[in-house]
Amino acid sequence: MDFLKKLNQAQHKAVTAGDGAVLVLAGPGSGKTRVLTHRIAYLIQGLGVPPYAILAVTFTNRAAREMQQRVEGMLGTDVREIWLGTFHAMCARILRREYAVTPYDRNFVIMDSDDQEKLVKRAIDNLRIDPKLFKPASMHAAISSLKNQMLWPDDFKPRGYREEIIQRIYTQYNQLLIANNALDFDDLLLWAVRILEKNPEIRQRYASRFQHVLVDEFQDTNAVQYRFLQLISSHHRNIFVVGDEDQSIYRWRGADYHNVLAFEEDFSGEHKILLEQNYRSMQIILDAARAVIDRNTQRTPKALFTERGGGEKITLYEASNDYAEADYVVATIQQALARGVPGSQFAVMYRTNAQSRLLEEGFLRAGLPYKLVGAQRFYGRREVKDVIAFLRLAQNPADEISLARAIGVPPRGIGEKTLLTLQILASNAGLSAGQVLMDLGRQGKASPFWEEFRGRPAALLADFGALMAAWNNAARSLSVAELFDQILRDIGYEAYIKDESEEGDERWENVQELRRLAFEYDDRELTDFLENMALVSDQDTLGAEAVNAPTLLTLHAAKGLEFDQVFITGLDEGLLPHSRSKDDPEEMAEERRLFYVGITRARNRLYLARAEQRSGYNTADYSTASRFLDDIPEELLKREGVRSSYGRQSRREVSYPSWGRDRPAAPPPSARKPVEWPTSARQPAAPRPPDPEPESRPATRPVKQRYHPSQRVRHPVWGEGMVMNSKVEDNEEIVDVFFGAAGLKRLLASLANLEDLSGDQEKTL
DNA sequence: GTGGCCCCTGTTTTT
DNA sequence: CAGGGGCCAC
Repeated sequence: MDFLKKLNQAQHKAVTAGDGAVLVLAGPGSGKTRVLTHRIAYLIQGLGVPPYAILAVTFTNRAAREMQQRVEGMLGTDVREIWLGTFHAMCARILRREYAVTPYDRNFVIMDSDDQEKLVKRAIDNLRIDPKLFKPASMHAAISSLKNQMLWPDDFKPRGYREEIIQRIYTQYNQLLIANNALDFDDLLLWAVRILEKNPEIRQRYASRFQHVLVDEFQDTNAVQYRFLQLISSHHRNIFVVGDEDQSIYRWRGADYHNVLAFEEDFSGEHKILLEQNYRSMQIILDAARAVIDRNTQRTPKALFTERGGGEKITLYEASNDYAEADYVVATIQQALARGVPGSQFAVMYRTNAQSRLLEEGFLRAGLPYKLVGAQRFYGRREVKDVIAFLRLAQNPADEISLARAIGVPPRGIGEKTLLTLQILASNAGLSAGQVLMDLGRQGKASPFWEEFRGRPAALLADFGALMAAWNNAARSLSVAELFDQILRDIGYEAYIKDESEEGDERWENVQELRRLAFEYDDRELTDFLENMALVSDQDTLGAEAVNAPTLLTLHAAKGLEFDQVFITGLDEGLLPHSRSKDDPEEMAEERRLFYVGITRARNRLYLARAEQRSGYNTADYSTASRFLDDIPEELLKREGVRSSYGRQSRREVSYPSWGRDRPAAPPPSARKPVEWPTSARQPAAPRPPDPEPESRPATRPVKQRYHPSQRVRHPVWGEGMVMNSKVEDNEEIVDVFFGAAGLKRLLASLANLEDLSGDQEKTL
């Protein structure tokens, strides 16, 4: 086992740790994936554990694929017998086998988010609830949040009217899912846990099979996933988890990094191993990262170090607007490309997907190729969803969301009214709409349902029903690709979608791309194909590996990746940290972690960028620099752009973006100055615009700063609160405090009479 | 029943 | 600003 020799001491200790529970806390770039893959190889080759007795779970398909490839590379053998995949995929696999103890049958489909929301809408309509008062999107979010907390409709005790309504919608929505033989993402986990909990013999079968359970990104587990791990490892109790609290960025999805702490209690006799050596980044990048993350409390302190000393200063480019920001990024990359740097070494990151647009336009204008990760690029396309709907219908005729979509493609003269009649008829007969349709198709006039649709609609329905029945049969005998072709032929999809326009050609091209994917499933079932379509979705961009081009991606999507040169854009208050996080210290801490994740993706060079003004709609008129920039020591930075000559921007007027639309614009003088890249970067210091206030640089601080973020304080009127931010300006300490009762307040420390409660802060852990 | 137009609203991250 | 839903005309 030569591969062990290449590990450092901590890594080696982790990889060869004995049985029981092992917790590896791994800082960024410390070889987390390496440890996981080596551990698997060690178990198989060193300890003789059979591959089928190993379960390794990740959060993304990309991580799973990478692990599989690396392990195969190390062992030189096929390791497909390992259960290696995402939580969702592993749970789906269990469900596909154990469906008999659920209300589902083997052909269940997995609903994507769009379909989930449509089903919620249907639940709301069924209950005669006003969808304007209880919006499907927000109801869907509420339901998902409950599911993530492992609460079934009956477990949840509503407090107040709104929650009662939520409970009713949740109950109805779950019933609809079952009636449609469909599960949502959360259900995959929830049902897997339920099966294991309620069926001791099934639990025993899986728990005794998996001698070793390994978990990646453990800090991102939610309550359900945590429970799943407990159950599945309950026999052998060998569970090996790696994670990093500082990289927990999925709180909104129910992830709880406190699971790291719970792990130490729940899985007794655990070893804890810290990986602190970073092999990725230059020292200067780690310094910045550390300055940013150190502001968060509630973390295991890690002494991250690297032997990659030094490094170039971090560039902070302040653009006057977002176009200039994008131009700066593109031009900087373009210059490097001209020097022969490969495009694939660059990544451009941002907080929200919408930010990618200007960047894309910039790249297009410059004639540079780029890779875009995620953002519904392919799977969200109408034509792709159309074809998938037909395939899903072929597999599972009970899927009414797909039926509703498919029956109107191309338009067949069957509208909402007919569909409603059909649904009522079906439910009276105790059947699904699909079954009624197929009966009409098979029996025509002889069908007991024929009479119910007088005249024209009956024939139309029967026609479609006949097609459905044929596809349903074909799904059992034909390969995925053959079925694909048959469906497209039957409905004349090519003619329908190719409407002489360029857009039509593009759509058809997408259909062809989907067909190529279908061909890869030649030796597998339709179920597998559809399951992958539902679970793989965006992150693993298709065939992107080959292109030598910069990658554009969200900060979330960047986790687990590394690049030579990283640009993080949009470092403005309201964007990063996002305005939706401003009232909640926990969420604010997560925004900080997100920035930390972004910084630590960089190997050699880091660029930060922001724009004083963002175009488009409804954004703030003039934004302030992100508070996180204040935490990076000035000596690590090289400033460029609009304010480069003034240094740190005064934060006197911290204002959140007004999401309203009628704010009178009062541009700061500097923003009126047109700035063109790249000249501006080299511009000599422009004369300072008139400014009523003297620049307050942090250099001299006669007033001592007494408060820091996350500190707990008590105010005589507003009670207990948490300090969000504090700064010294004009000899005054200005503190932003979030009070549970009163919200965010800005106070002068000298006047506010705040009581420091930080002594009992540990309790909140 | 279908297609087109207008208004409204919602604005984060994703398996 | 853009996508979705509602409303109107064919």
